[in-house]
Amino acid sequence: MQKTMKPNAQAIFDVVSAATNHPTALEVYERVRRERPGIGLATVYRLLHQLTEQGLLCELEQGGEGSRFDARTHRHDHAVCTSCGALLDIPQDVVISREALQEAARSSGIKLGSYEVRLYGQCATCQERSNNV
Amino acid sequence: MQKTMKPNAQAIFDVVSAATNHPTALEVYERVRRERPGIGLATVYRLLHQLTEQGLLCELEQGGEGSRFDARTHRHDHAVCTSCGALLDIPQDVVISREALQEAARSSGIKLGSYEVRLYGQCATCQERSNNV
DNA sequence: ATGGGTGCAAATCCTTTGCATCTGC
DNA sequence: GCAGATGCAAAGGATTTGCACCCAT
Repeated sequence: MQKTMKPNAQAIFDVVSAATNHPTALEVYERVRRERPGIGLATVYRLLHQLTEQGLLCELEQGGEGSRFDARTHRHDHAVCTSCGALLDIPQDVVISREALQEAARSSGIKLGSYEVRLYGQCATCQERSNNV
Repeated sequence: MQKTMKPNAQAIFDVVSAATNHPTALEVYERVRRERPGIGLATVYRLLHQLTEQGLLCELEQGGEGSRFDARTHRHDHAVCTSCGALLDIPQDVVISREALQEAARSSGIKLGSYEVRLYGQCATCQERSNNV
C-alpha cells in the first residue's frame, strides 16, 4: 500500500520513529539536517503534515512550544507535565468502557473517530527538581 | 477567599463565563471591548493567564487557532471536531476507574493532578454539511 | 511618591506561503 | 518539457514583552 517514500519524507519519518521523546517540528528539522544538510524547515513542515495525513504519524497539540509528532500510529494516551511541559506516552492504555465513549459522543453530537486520555501533573524529573530545592 | 476583582479582570471573567462556546483570547478581547473600549489585547492575555493561574478559568490548547478558555472550573471532558476544529464540552463525564488512572500515572511517572478525555471526530454541524454535498 | 495595572507598539515564536529552481520521467 | 518537490525568504497569526503613563493608596 505504501510505495517507497521520497528520501526527505523517509528521513523525517525515520527521525520521528527513532525519537524517544515527541519531537517538535524544529527538533525534527535539526535532527534531519544531520542526514540531509540541505533540507529546509518549510519542507519539514510540509512533510510532517503529509505523513500525518497519510496516517503514518500523529500530531499532538501542546500549548506554547508548538506541535509535537509521534510515530506510534495506534491509539494511546499521554501525560503532560504541568511544570516543564513534557509530553509523555503512557505505556498502557487507560481503559474506558465502549459504552461510556459512545454515550459521551452521543451527548456531544460528535461522530466518534478516536479519543485520547490526557493526564496532567508533575513529571518525575520535575518532582525530583522540586525536592532538591 | 477571592477579593473583589479589578474591573478588567471581572469583565474578562464575565465574558468567558457568559460564553456558550470556548472563546479564544481574540474573541474575548473583542467581546470585552464592548464593555471596556479602551482595553488592550495584551491586558486580555495577561488577565486570562492570571485568572487561569488562580484556577478561575482553564486554558484549552487547540491546534492552529490559539488557546481557548473555559470558565467551568470542575473537571470535564471535551470533543474536538476534526473537520472544523470546534471544541465542545461533553455534558456528562466519561467515567474512568480511579485505579486505571493511578496505574497510568504510575507507569508514566507523573504525579497525577488532573485528567481529561478528548474525543475526536466530526461534529454535528460538519456531519450535516457533508451530507448536503 | 510609590507600586501595580494598563495601553501601545515592537518583538518573538511557530508555521505557512510565494516563488524560482531543480528533479525525475 | 512538465509536474511535482524543494529551499529560501518573506509573510502571517498568536502571544509576549518593554516601556512610559496613570491611578489609587
